[in-house]
Amino acid sequence: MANIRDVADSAGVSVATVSRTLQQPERVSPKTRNKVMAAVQAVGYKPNLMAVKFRSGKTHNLVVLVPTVANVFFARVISGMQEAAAELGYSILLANTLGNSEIESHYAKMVSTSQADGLIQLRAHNPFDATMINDNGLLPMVNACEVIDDGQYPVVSLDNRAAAKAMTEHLISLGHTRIAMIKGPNSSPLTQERLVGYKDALAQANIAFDESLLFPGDFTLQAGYNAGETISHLENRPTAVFCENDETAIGAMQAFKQANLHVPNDISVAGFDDIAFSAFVDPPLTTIAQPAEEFGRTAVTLLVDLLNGKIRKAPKVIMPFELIVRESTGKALG
Amino acid sequence: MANIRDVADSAGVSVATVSRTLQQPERVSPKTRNKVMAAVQAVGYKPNLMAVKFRSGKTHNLVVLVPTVANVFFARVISGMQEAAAELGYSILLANTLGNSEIESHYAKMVSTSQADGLIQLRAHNPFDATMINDNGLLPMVNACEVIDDGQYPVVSLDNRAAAKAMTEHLISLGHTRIAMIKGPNSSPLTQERLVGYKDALAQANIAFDESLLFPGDFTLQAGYNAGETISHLENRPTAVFCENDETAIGAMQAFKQANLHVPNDISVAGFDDIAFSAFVDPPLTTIAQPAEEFGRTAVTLLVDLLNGKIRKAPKVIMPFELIVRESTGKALG
DNA sequence: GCTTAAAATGAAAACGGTTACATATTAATT
DNA sequence: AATTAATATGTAACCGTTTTCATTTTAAGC
Repeated sequence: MANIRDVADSAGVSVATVSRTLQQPERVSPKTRNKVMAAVQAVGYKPNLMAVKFRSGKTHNLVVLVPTVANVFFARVISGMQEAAAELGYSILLANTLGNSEIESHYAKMVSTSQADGLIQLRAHNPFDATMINDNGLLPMVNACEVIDDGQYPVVSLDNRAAAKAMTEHLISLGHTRIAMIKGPNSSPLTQERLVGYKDALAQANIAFDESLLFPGDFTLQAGYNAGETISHLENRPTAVFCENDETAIGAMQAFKQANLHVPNDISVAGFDDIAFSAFVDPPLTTIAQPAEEFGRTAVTLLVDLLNGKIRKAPKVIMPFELIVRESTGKALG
Repeated sequence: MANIRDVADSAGVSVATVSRTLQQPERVSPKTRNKVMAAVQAVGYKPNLMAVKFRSGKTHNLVVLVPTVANVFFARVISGMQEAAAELGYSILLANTLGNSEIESHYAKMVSTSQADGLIQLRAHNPFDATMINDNGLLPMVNACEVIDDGQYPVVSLDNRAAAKAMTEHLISLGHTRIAMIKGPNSSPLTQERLVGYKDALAQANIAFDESLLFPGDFTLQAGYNAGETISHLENRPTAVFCENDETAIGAMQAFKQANLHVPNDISVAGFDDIAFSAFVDPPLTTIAQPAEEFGRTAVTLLVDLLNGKIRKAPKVIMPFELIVRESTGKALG
């Protein structure tokens, strides 16, 4: 494998000149530049980027911790990240953590061991432990989607409370007063915020909050199905169900159908996220659209700014949401 | 940031001893080992892995090229990879290529520039171009899922032909004779193989192959919907549709419902992949299950064997499939 | 206890680049 | 043409490890 010295010899210049030609071409005369480029071709030189990164101390790698890549919403976020990273000259190292703190910390270690410059966390959990903190105390991290909002790290999130309120208002405007909610995991701040938004809307419409209309879930199809089954067999059935994500809603709808309940005539169903499947289920799902790709792009941009020292205080970016009304929600009958 | 020299000083040994303690503890006496480990703690030493990887020439990184992480099937494959990689001490660098050759080659370059030891490609496309070939001519790559079977690289794939034949036989056994097929992209070998399997089954049952029953697609929900719409309005409608993946099938079912066709009474629908959603659509989808996670695990294991020189000739692993009969396929009526 | 082999350790040379600093060359100014 | 500033290039130190080779220490054999 040819190295920089071979190129230098072949071109009849010093290694410094070769390095400069490759890194900052404008600092070298056109004549030598051509000579060097020709030599690069001639000897088939490919720089050992491991050496470059080691020496320069910049890896241009960003670690991204994703709870599950299988989550269609996250897949879109990742897509946006990859785009922005490519534009900025960074590579994304994707870690599928499955919410497992050990896996998280394994990948987080890539930052403290100089394998990556920074990290993006899509879960409300600080992946760094005491052994990883460096001299200045904080590691370069951006927290997106599901966030811990303690002002330590830059954050990019949705106004989940407002979005949940908007959806609940939509259901109330259709005449629903008994509105169930299938929640996400209690450990998730998302769940808490969306619950608050739901309560906000109820309070505003003078509808009493009924704890018995809350059902546990974990953002999976199966959890939605299970909750849906339970709801189907309730004596005093709610007329609408607000699910904290689309997978849950799709699972619940399936349960309703198997119980011979018609959506939305017997029961309205709403989701959250607007994943691709939501437009293709029967009936198409009313949901909250989030600018997923934009989440990813923003997170990467923020992190790179942070790495370049362009950010002073940890900023907090709130992304816009949109209520998408499809056919799974309808007027409250009876 | 403390480095290996600080540890050596603190422990009163040479840097060589520290390095050995960390890399091959058995080569150092228990007494010094303890001394060194204590010093590591004391100074808060974290090895600069960029330096380690540079010096040792082994990055323990594997690049994975995925056409789209948003594809639920691939998400499962990736999950399996991550598991196996963790066990073997490797990290996965996931690249969402969107089928774009430029993005592929950008990430493939990580192998030729010593940023990664090897590569797994999930698309039937050689991501290496002439500028990347190294001294021995071949770069360490494993091709999985959708493969080019030219004997150059290790391959892990499904017997798509047999699987498609099995599904078609299932439909024939239900009395269907006019069986449409919604294909994947023509560029994909998967499409070709599955088409052949479909023809195999038809021929075996003495059913004439009818080119007009073939519909184009690209593995997306939307493509399935479009083809489904076309099929709905056909004068001489087929009684069954075999879709080359589950997304396509779900899209098609949606179109059938909107055209007031009942699945499976008016038309049977079959998919391929068994993604999580397939069990939760209405009706639950008959499909072919692939051991997705196992695909990932096998690909990683194969690649690591390849890197360690444990593999002579490029092996070819065929994974098993399973026909999952649910409610979207039924007897041919009329 | 002495000799010899084995095990443990240290000194220093890599690894393949980048970059600060010194020097040589070219261009600009008078 | 001489002086000065700007630009281009070269020299060599350095980044933080690993690893070869030489040296010292310990264990084994008799």
